[in-house]
Amino acid sequence: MSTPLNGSVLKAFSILGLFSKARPEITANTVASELGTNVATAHRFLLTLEAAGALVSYRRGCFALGGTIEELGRLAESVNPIATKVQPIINEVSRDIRESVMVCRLGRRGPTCIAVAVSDQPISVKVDVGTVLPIDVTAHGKLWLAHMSKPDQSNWLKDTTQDLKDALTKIKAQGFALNQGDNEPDLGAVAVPVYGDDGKLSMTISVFGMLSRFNAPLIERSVASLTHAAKAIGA
Amino acid sequence: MSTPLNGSVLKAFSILGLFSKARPEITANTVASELGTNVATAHRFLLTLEAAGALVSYRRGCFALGGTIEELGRLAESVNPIATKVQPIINEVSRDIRESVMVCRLGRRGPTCIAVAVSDQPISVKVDVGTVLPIDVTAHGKLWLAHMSKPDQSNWLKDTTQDLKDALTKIKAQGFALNQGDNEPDLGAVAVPVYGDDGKLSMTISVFGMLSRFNAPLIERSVASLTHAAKAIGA
DNA sequence: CCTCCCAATCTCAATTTTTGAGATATTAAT
DNA sequence: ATTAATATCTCAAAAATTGAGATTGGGAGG
Repeated sequence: MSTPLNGSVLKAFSILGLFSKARPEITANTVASELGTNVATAHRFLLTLEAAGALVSYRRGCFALGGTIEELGRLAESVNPIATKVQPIINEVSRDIRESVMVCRLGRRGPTCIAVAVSDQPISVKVDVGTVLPIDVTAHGKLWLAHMSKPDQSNWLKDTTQDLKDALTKIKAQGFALNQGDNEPDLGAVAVPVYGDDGKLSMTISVFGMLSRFNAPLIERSVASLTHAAKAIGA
Repeated sequence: MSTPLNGSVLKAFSILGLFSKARPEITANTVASELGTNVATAHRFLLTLEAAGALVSYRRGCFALGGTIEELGRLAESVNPIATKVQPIINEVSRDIRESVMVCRLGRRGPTCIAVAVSDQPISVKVDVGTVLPIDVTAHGKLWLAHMSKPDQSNWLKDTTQDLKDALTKIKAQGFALNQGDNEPDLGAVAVPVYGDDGKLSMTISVFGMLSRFNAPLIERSVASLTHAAKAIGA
């Protein structure tokens, strides 16, 4: 898209992004040093977010996330019933396979993660809900591409090599896609389609984790478990 | 505060405020008609919020709340453990008294609601988390004022009548404050203090509802139940 | 209790961004 | 294939925002 965005709004969300469990409160100085803005500007943004209800201040100069964010967060969860429905299903797959599992939908900017079950292993890979994945080098992305018409594929891809076309044909035939270090060098994933009532691809679901663990047995077990989960989600 | 706020950020949150259970998706036309802005401007704000992760679009021109809002919402809840701790306690008071209950902290703009238990009666009064209450005519506000030094009271009040001073002295002595239609004509409330480890007032908790129900027996039962809850919260 | 220092907050001229009318593009229905 | 409605983009005009410096407030130390 070419529409110039609104810089102020982007800054405001950058400020909200500074909050974490380790940092439940921020000050204008926090914003200025972390985001490189002027202290006066930072202060003005904090007051604006407070006026909007996004932040609240109980101590002079200190700001915490406010009621508006909590309410919007609850609303976001409640009007997105899909995530609520799939969460227990992907939790089960994650326990079964002992790797992380995620579900994506195709947003305007690419496959977008809508639900995650992070593996309970001491060391595993995680991804944030809301993350937009590259469409050409991820298992999710390749599944979406495999289910598109050629014109739609061209809209998403700058140039489509013969290798990629062949790969997409194979993915459509075998019913799953692999990512073997294509996106991040040490990351592996296997994704399967979730079809809607209309027979169209509505979501994709994957097991993902460190590439070294994605041997043939894990891939086989993952495809089976994911396919079972996909049927449960699509019901 | 006199700092001019940032209009763009306020508009962005006004747009986010258009979402509801009844309206899980909005378009540029929705924004334009509800907020009276130009369609092009509305469209630009939606794209900006999408770029920030606050919105997500699965259909052309339609936007839903996105992952950033869910994450911020979860974060807001998790770093505000106070609300999590008090929620079961005030739920119990609400069941006991059969009226709505809320807890407030003193923010910069006045007593700010941080947790609510809405009565399960078919008809009752509710208030939103994040709401800022007037400090001079609410039970919560009067409790806060009663626990302040005189200079602090002057900071909050334009002018302090002798009646109000007398009322605050009485409130401090009796340990609870009443609102009998002072804020909204038909609204009654009774609030008690919650003291922190340092012996200072840290929160206030109230039963509130329709004024017609706030007779002497209800007030007495409420004070008892609230005082019990206040001790549990302050522990 | 007073003083000092640091952080918070405010101001307003200079600077930059934002706006919105109109044009262009896309999608869906006929 | 055409048409209509909606979405999206452009850029000159309009308006808002920025940030250096001033002012205010709170906390710590004496």
